[in-house]
Parts: sequence; C-alpha cells; structure tokens
Amino acid sequence: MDTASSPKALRKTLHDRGMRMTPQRQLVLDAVRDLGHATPEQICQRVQATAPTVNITTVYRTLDLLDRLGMVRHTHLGHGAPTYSVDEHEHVHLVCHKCGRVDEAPCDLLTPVAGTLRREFGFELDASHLALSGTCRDCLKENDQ
Amino acid sequence: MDTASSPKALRKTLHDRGMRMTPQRQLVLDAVRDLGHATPEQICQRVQATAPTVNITTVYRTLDLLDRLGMVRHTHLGHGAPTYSVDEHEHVHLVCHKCGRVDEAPCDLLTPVAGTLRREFGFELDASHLALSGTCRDCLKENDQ
DNA sequence: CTGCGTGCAAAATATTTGCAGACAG
DNA sequence: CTGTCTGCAAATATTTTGCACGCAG
Repeated sequence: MDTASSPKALRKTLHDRGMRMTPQRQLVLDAVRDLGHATPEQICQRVQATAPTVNITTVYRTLDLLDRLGMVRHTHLGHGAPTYSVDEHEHVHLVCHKCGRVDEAPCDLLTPVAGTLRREFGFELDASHLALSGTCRDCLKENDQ
Repeated sequence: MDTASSPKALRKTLHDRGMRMTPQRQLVLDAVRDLGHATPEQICQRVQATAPTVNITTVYRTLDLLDRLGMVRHTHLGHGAPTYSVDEHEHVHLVCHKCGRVDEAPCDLLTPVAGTLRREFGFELDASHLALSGTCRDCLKENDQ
C-alpha cells in the first residue's frame, strides 16, 4: 500500500507537473499528516524540529502548493488562522467558540443538508472545508453550574 | 417600535454597564446594520463617509464592544477577514470558494443537524456564526461548459 | 548545466496597544 | 470636574514578495 502522502506519491504528483521533489516538501507534508489540523506556524515548528533551517516562507509556499495539488486541504476553524490537514479522513469540524476545542463528526452528517442546498439553491456543499461553531459538551456543563 | 440598533437601545445598553454613548459608536452600529455583512475595513470606510476623522482603531474597538454587548455578531466567512452583522435576521451563510459570493439560507436548514449534534456529541450548534463553503450555481455552470 | 525552489530580508496587510487630549455625563 | 473614549503612532502578528544562491534532475 502506498498512501497519498508517501514520498513516492508526492514525487510522482510533482513530476507529473514538471515540479521538483525536495526534502522541505516532504517534511511539510509529513508534518501536516502527523499533526492532524495545524496552523502554518505549528507546521513550521514541527518541520524545524527536524530541519531547523527551513524558513516559514517555505512552509507557506509549500502548503499553498500542496493545497493546489490536492494533497492537503485547509479548513477555516473560525477565530483566524486556517489549519491544514491531509485529505484522507474527511470529516466535519466542530469548533467550540468558548474553549476553542475542535471535535470531528462524520461527514455524512451533512448529507441531507447538502441535498437540500443542491436542490433549492444550486449550491454544491463542500462539507470538510469549514467548521461548524457552537458550544461543546464541557462548556455547556460549566454554564449550568 | 424601537429596533435593537436604535440610538435609544444603544444608549440604554451602554448606560446599564456604566459606559458612554458616543457618535462613533452609533455610526459603527448604523454601518453594520446598513451593510449587511461587512469587514472592519468596509465598516470603517462607511463610517468615514459621514465622519472622516473616525479612526480604524475605534472601529475595531467598537465592533469588539458591540459584539460583547450582543448588539452585533461576527461571522467567519472563510478566506480571512471576519464580517459583522446585526443580530436581527438569523441565517446560514453559503460562501462560494470559487468566486467568493455569499448567499444566505434560512437558519432552520440546519435544525435537524443541530438535533443530531446535541444528541450524539453534546454539541450546541450556533448556526449563524460560521459559513458553509462550496460552489455556487453560477460557478458550477461554468465548470460544465 | 539549467532553472526551479529555498532562505533571507523587506514589504504588505491586519490587528492591538500605550498614551495624552477630548468630551459625555 | 472626572474618568471614559478617541485619535494617533507605534508595536505585533500574519502572510506575501523580490532577489541571489543552491541543488534537483
């Protein structure tokens, strides 16, 4: 088996478009996979743990590249910084606007809504690109006290 | 009738908390109401059409204040800048990630989903705070051509 | 070799903070 | 009058861009 984020897959995708394979690109892809959802800043720190000279600029450029290649995707979790994750396990993000915690829910949660939107608005929903915001279990409990 | 964004309502809300009514605060609230969804930058321009000396700093501070007072709310539409709107007509935002267009859908679209989230995740959904992203009617059409 | 990709510095953008004066109450 | 609010300038944070060198192919 050969996952989408393996060195081979990355090399092939890049070469198919006349682009080059570099250690930096592999490190960024690895970091995105390992961290789950992470901001460019966090990804950069992770990469620098292995290769301290890699510049934040390169991280931004590489994330942008990998996003356009479809190898990672970015999600707007709310407050500000977008977070990046590998495209593998699709899910909806649930962001608590009180404590900032991010949970995940299965994507098909929104399937009925997606159908309604398509029918009534001609709008093709991309469920995993944005988060749903609200209040999480724990913060709700705190309010009750 | 006395809407939530009327000068009187604003004055009262402020006074109840020992805060002061100022022309700047009324102008910002008016701009938010008139513009629908707008970024701090756009709101500032609108305010400056009437009062050119009002500073962007004041707009940021006032938006933050009005948000905490519950007189406006902010929504993360995706790409970057949050947008502010009055709390009156609740709706879900549909953002096209291709052309950037923002449509609105009735909030109760998500009522069934909100129920599922509450039951299965203990998560209380706040539907109007975030946007759903996808591809709008027009951009879908373009893809077909 | 050739030129794409990188690191560095600096620019562009977005938002926040410190402080002295203005003015609401 | 008193203390909050504002405007200005500068600090911070975030992301982008220009350029010369290094390395992938």
